[in-house]
This record gives sequence, C-alpha cells and structure tokens, in this order.
Amino acid sequence: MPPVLTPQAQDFPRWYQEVISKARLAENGPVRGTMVIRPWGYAIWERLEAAIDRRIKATGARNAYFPLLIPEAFLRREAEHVEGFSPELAVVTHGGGKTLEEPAVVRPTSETIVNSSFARWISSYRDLPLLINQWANVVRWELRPRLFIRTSEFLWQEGHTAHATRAEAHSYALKILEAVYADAMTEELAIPVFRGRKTEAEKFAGAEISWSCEGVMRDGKALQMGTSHELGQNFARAFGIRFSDRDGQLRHVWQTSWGVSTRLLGAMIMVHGDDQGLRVPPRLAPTQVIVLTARAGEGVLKAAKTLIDDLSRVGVRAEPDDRLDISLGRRIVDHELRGVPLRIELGPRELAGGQAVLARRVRNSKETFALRGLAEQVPHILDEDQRELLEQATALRDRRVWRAETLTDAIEIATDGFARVPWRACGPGAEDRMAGAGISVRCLVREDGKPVDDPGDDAVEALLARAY
RNA sequence: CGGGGAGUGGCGCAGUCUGGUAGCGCACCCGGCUGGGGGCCGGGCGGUCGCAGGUUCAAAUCCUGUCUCCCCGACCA
Repeated sequence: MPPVLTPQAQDFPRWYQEVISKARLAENGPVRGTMVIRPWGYAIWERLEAAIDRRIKATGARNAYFPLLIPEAFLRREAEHVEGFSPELAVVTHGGGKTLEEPAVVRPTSETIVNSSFARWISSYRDLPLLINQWANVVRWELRPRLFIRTSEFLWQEGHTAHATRAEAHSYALKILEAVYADAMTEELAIPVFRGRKTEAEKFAGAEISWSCEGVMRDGKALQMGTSHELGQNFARAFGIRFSDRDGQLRHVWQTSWGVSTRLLGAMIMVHGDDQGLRVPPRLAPTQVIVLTARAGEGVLKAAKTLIDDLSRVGVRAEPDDRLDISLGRRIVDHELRGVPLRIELGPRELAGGQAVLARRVRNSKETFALRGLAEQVPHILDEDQRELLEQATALRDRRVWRAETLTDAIEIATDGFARVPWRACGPGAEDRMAGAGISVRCLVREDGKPVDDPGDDAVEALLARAY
C-alpha cells in the first residue's frame, strides 16, 4: 500500500498542506491536535456539509445552535454518559477573573445541554417528534490525536430528536443512517460503507443501541464514518423530558442522536488518495475543471475564456490557470496534488488543430478532444468519473473482505482487512480476545442486509477489523 | 502511564560510534539561459548544533543533569 495514503505524521505529503494543517500547542496556539482546514480543504468540506445538511432537512429536522459551555452537573445526570466522556473533557474553571462556583465543560457532544432545553420545550404529544440538528465544533481531549481522524477539536453535525414511541425513534435512527449518512457517503464521497449495529462494548456512552457506517480504507483498516444512536429513555429520565400523550398519560420521550464529522475528509483522503495526491470526487470538488494555458498567445487566453464560459453555462465549475510565470510542470502537479478532477490544456499547438488535451485525475489518463462541443461533454465525463471513483473504492473494499467460520480464522484475517464471521460462533469473551490482537467488532450485520434487531439471532454476522 | 526515537540556517536532513575549519537538499536573493510534466548554469545571504554544567589544548561529537517534540500502545466521531 502506498504509505502516502495514511495520514501519518512522518509522511505528510505536500497535498496535505493544501487541505488541512495541524496547529501545534504553543504559547499563542490553540488546543493540541486541533484541525485547521485550509481554503481548498474547507471548500471541499463546505460542499459535503451542504450535501449532508440537505439530506438532514429532508427528514424534517431543523437546524439550531446550543451553548458551547455545559455546566458540569449536566454531564453527571446520565451515569453511563458521564463515565464515557469524563476522561476527555476540557473543563473551564475560571471566568470573569474569578474561580467559577461550578466548572463548565466545553461540549464533547451536546446531549445534555440539548436535553435540558428539550425538557422545557416538550409537554405534549403535539410537540413530537422534535427533530433538531446543529453544526458545531466540539472538544474531546484525546490521549493521542490523529490527523484528520481524531483531532482534539473537530467540526461536526449532531442531531438530537425526541419521539413519542420507541418504534418511531428506531425508524428515525435508521432513516438517518441510511437516507442521510450512507447515501451521502456513497453518492457524494463515493465511498461504499457497511451499515450495522455496534456491540454492547462498542456502543455510545448512554445509548441503548448504536448504529454505524463503517468504511474500509486503502490499507484495509476500518474507519467509523458516522453513527446514529437510539438513546431509549435514558436521557429523558435523566432530564425529565415528559409529555402528555393522547390518552392523558404522562410519558418519557424516546430519543435519538447522530453525527458525522470532518473525519469524513480523512476518509476521502485515505480511500481515494493515490501517490499523485488527492483525488476529489467531482461532486465535491470546488473546482471541477482547471483550464490550463500552456503558452502565451493572443488566441490562447481568449480560447480559454470562451471555454470556461461554455463550461459555466452547462453547470461546470471551471477556473483558468494562466500563471505563465510558473513552469508548466509545476502548475500541472499543483492541480494533481489537490485532486482537481479534470484539467484541460490549451496552447497554440492545440488551438491550431481546434483541439484540447483533457487529463482525467480519477483514471490518470490524457486524451485529445475536439474543442468544439467539448464543454457539452464535460458534465458526462464528470458523472462518469464520480461513478468510477465509487467503483474503484467498492472493488478495493471487496478485495479486503473475507468470510470466516471461526473466531480464530477471523482474527487472522482481520489483521490485514475485514473478516465477516457468524457472531454466534464467536462466543462469550470474543471481544477481549480480539482486543489482544488489536482488532474489534466494527459492527453486526445480517446476511439478508436487514438491520440487526437481535444480536443473538443466527443470521447475525460480525465484521471484524483493525480500526482507526 | 508504558515502550521506542529525535532536537544542527526558514523547512527536511547528514555529521556524533572514532573530538580537530559546521555540511547537503529545498526555499530565499542576484545574473544569465530556458519555457508543452515539479527547469538549467553560475554566484550569494543565512546556523553561539534544545538548555545548563563538566572533561579536554580543542566538544555538534565524550560525561552528568534538564527541557521539549515525535512515533507505537491504552481512551475515542
């Protein structure tokens, strides 16, 4: 595997600098391991964010913003939740020049502060379902931050909902997993994902059931790309979120929470990146076509401008590169490193023949096209490349997944990929054994593809892998 | 907290074992050439070798102490 694909500190490729940079802990610096997304990376994120946001809103959810600081006592209300998060909290002890009577934590996630509001907002079944989402940065003081994948501060989307029944909460949690997360990952990021249920050991602190999307990186390791939790009535009881039902009974709400983060950018890099740099899916690329003028000349600049206008007219995001003071090779490499999907080269030579060279980043190919009518073909080429990226990623994934019948075989396989093994065959204590080998159950799935209602069912399989 | 490794011009590194004029690549500056895949030639600027102490005629190099950073593991979107 090309080492360049894994964002290890020792092999930061140059293109990494274009997407993200790591802010170091310094006197004037921010939190250790905080991500700073640079303009090109941010523009990619912005498109991804918009794509996810659209899908979230289509489920009926609305955006809101909640406070950054959470009274410590809120965290303590849900026993498992506080236990899960305590070690990684950043705590504010001073404010206004004085020691605070009660410390406040910087949100690691917002269940507690959101639910303290929900308790006041909900009183009737008519208030349900309440579907709220927020885009926010959160802080988790991880022992060991990892670039892209686990930074101390990260930007994400967290959804919080309240429903009248368990069944409603259940189906909503799955709708988010499927119609929002899996769909955006497949269609926008061009990354295929496994959807499944977390084991008791792996589920979210405070949840009854956690569902997740698991991606397979180029090196065979797993990345949890998104989670959707069924919180049952745990937080409802802790925060007193009750409603009068149709029958006049006072009941606790059933809740969900779910999130995806800038980690998705890490997934994009680790799945699609190659030794030439990043490859950005056309749908997410801030610039889809770079029109590169090879040499100066009266006709050339004009032809480039015309082409860009034509491309814009058919809905393609195109930009010129006419920096003739920089060598051609340098300019080409710049765009390759950033993963701009298409590069069209124009020079006197092409112009004389009424042609242009089209270089496709996804398949690393180069062909000559007639200039006339080229713009109209570009949208189709971009669609094709988007599809091809997904196909490549799917093939890559499928090569990494193997079936096993016993836990021993599965552990062997999972040291270098994914093992799919009957969960029942693993038996009690299986997860401890895996942990010894650096492996974990990424999620539980069913052979028939349906969600896992009962982990004890014969049809349930476990997906084992090493994880980021 | 456990196990490794590294601190040398702006960045990346060699030199340390075996003490003897601090070097290389990139970047930067100047001049010229070149311009269809990270340009070439020549000239230049820039470092009290993490810090403190010690040994020695002489320390980046040996000794003692100390600080910092990175990697692997444990925690995790």
